[in-house]
Amino acid sequence: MEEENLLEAFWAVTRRLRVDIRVALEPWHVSPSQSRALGVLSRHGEMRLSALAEHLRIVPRSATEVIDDLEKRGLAVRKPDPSDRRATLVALTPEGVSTMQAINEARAAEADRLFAGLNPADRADLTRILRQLRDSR
Amino acid sequence: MEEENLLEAFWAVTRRLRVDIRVALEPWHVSPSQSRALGVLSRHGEMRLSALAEHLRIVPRSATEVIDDLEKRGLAVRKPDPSDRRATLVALTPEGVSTMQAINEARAAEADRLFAGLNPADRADLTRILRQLRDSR
DNA sequence: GAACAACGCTGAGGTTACCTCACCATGAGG
DNA sequence: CCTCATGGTGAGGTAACCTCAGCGTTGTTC
Repeated sequence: MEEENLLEAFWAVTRRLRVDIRVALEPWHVSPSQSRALGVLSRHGEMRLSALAEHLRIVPRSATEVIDDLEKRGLAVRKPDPSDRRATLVALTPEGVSTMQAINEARAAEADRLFAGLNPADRADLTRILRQLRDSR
Repeated sequence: MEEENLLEAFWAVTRRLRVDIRVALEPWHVSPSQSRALGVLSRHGEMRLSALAEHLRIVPRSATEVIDDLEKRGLAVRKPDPSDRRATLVALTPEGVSTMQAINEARAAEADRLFAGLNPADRADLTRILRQLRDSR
């Protein structure tokens, strides 16, 4: 019974966070799917298109499109994989890196703004509990 | 700094919950947008198409499509608004009501499954903290 | 070392869930 | 009445995915 409320509260907070972050990211004209790809590339460095697709949990064909867009905007580049001429590596451009930084800061600032309302003990509890949920099973 | 982790943990849990629920809802062949509409109609009762659109935060034209689908599946019906011949009211059919019940149960069961891993104190804390986040500002 | 299956990417075309714009019928106010 | 606003929908568009087929490249097997 109580889980109904828990679930409902969870969705409400999620929705709010998502909307706030979307708004905060508007100035960069980067779509959610693009920002996810930027995130993967910045966390893991250059990689094959197929590896990127796997990280993003989309099929390679769809990654092709995301990279097309990123390349058009000058945020990423394709280059041949020296070890396999079938494959293409994708890497961030310097502009891609700095855009990613800016986005991360904006995102963290939004999270800050929301979570700042909690006292430190609650914040710590929330972090601990969420980690537990994330890692369980 | 810590908010980075909090945010990350939040997304991870959200993603997991969303995926689990989507899978649990597959047997009913109801798309997410349809289930949201069913939810609104079941919580608030019959209403105008435009009111439904507002609840769903989509434009009326898009609500038309959602209702088309629900009507095709026999889960909802359109009927004329007696007080305004321009307007159409949308209501759940008995089958719509029972489908919604089944969906709610499946959804709650998924939430249960996830949140059952927490001890009662943590669960209470989480509920309280999420409510606070939801209602802040 | 030729044959052939498997792999990495992309063109073509489809789907879902939204959107805008234009239109029509109805309703409300001067 | 005449005009303007409102409620719903046809037509057509977009983003972010999908599958399927095809091309060049690579690895394997005999």
